[in-house]
Amino acid sequence: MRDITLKQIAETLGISITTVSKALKNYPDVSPKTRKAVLDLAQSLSYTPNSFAVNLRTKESRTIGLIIPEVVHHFFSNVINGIIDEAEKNGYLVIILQSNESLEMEKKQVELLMNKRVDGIIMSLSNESNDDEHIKDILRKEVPFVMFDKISKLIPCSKVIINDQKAAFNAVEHLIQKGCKKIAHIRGPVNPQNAIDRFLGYKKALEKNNIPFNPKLVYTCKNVTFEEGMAFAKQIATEHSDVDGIFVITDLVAVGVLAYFNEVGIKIPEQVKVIGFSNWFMSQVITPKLSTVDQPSFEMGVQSFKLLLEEINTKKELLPFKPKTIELDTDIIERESTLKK
Amino acid sequence: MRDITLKQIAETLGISITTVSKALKNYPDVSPKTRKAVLDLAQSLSYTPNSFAVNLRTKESRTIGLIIPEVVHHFFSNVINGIIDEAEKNGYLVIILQSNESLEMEKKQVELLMNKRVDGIIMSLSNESNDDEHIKDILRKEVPFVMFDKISKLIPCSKVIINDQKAAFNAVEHLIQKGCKKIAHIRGPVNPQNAIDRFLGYKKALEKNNIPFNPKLVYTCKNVTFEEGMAFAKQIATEHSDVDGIFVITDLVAVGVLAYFNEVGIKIPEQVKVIGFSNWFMSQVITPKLSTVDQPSFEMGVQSFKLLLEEINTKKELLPFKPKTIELDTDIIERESTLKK
DNA sequence: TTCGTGACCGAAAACGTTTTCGAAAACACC
DNA sequence: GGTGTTTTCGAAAACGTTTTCGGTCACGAA
Repeated sequence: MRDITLKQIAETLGISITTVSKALKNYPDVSPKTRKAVLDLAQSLSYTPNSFAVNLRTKESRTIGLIIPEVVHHFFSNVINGIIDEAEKNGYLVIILQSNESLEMEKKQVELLMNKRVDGIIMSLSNESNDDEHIKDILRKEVPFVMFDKISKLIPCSKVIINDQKAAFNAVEHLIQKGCKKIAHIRGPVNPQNAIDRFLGYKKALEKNNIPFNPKLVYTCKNVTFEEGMAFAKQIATEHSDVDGIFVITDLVAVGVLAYFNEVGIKIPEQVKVIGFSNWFMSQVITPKLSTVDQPSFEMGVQSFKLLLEEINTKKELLPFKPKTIELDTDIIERESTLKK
Repeated sequence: MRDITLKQIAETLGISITTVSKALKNYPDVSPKTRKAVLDLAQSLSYTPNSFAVNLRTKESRTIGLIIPEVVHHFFSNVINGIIDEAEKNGYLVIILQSNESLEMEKKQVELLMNKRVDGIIMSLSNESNDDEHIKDILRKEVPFVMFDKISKLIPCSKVIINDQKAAFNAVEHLIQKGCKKIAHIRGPVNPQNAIDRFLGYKKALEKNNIPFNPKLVYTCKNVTFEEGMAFAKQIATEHSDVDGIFVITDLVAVGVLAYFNEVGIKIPEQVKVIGFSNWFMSQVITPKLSTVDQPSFEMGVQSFKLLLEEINTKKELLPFKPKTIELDTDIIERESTLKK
């Protein structure tokens, strides 16, 4: 009934705990005979080391923490997937916590993980994050730390990001290549860096292709919802009926745009072409199928863990650590909503 | 730089480790003066107990494990959300692992969690699960354990489920109330219990309403995909053009049905009404908005954790434990795809 | 015989906490 | 001043592992 320990194995074999431990860990100074005896007995008793004791002794738990704004989100759940996968391959488990886009929560979660003494932390900032003290706390305690997606440029740590500006640029050029002459942009809220970058990419693509930038063609979401997409689509259709292309901050909003146009009989892609961002699952099952920008979310998770592991390992060797930033490429996924007429 | 320990506090205060520990844990046998001194110093050094040592001593980690088929799934990510939330409220953290619908993986994950000595395990079976040995192993070691959604009736443990048969029954009756006379069913694969139960609910609803059951109106998915939905919709439209209602095993497939009907100009809900299952996110942003059966996924997570905590606590008291099963209610979400003409 | 050299083993400390149990000190009461 | 009671403290064991550092023994060479 009780758990098997080294002590029990040692006693039944009439040898010391030390030798049992060494045999199990393939130390060279134990004879083949005793090693076999130990291994056999351990096997038959299905011994597994008490991880609590191992943690205490080795000061590591082979567990990392992950803090994200929300689990129920296509992008984040894919990142989670990548992190869990890569972590498991390397013998690590991952504890997941949500900030629910609240700074207060985020602070609490960081504290929880530090108290738990995880071997490292991976995190994507909440939208509310403006205060950095809790993050600096992580660095002060020298806990391995990497940020992805929503990062803070002020924090010196490893990061995994995409180039939002470039991705947006490509998306808008895609519209231009498909023949669009007057392109609107439904952008995200004012603050978040990625909304800003995507807007800048939009602007640059217009410039480069000698299309005049018209600030009236830029619509700003507050909550980034399906309903906002519908509302802005209506606004565009009435205010600027000659718009023939729309670049939308994210697929959810773009799907709202599609829904409105479908409702009022505006043909996509014949009259207006629409491209979204993030390649949400729904964009491939909607009618018309939505063209979009694919963020390599799974890969982002994988790379985030790899960077973290690197930091864990170099710090374990007491070597100096230099943070890295990985910028992943995005892809245009061409579907029906931007087909050339 | 180094971590603060009880020992250090004790030494700077000139008292014993015992007293420091007691002061911090509000033992009655320490004088107000020394208690205050300890608390103040601990505060100013921002002492936090070494959880590895606490784990070893108390034999619990306040961490539980969660095994699900896949994270990137609307239903499961909502369950995760519920579990994490409720766990955190009770001071527990959760480690998440995926089985990727593979039995082999599932076994491995169970082993990982047992070796980690989590305080309990919550799990939804993979579709492949037919072998029970790894599950029985959990019970043998008396690790608190609860299953949700995809359960095995043979395992004596706490469970959180919905009544699939009843839910399907209600969905089909909903179609009938809306005037449908000839109702098809696109069902899930042959084996999984919930596919069977939903099929039985369909059949019962027909019976009760004196609609003859016609096996030719039942279509069986192999992979439960969007494409299958499109294909079956086509088949139904050609083979049984007088079908006026379809009950679909899950929203993804139903969305495929909608897509095909949209494509060929079959009007929903005027000509055919469609109802799905699970209330996937996309069903509220598709055109027409899909009526469906809402599974209380978040609540399922919450209840699962509550049952687990109950088991953890009663076993800690060495009291006898009796597993419970909670059956949660489902709701019909009426949207456009079943509107009465 | 003596010495050196490997091969093999074990004692013991350490990781940091919790909790039992007894002891000392302080105080009250007769 | 003796007795009993309460308050306050600390020694020590325990949780189970890892790892250092020496020690013993056998064996071959001198």
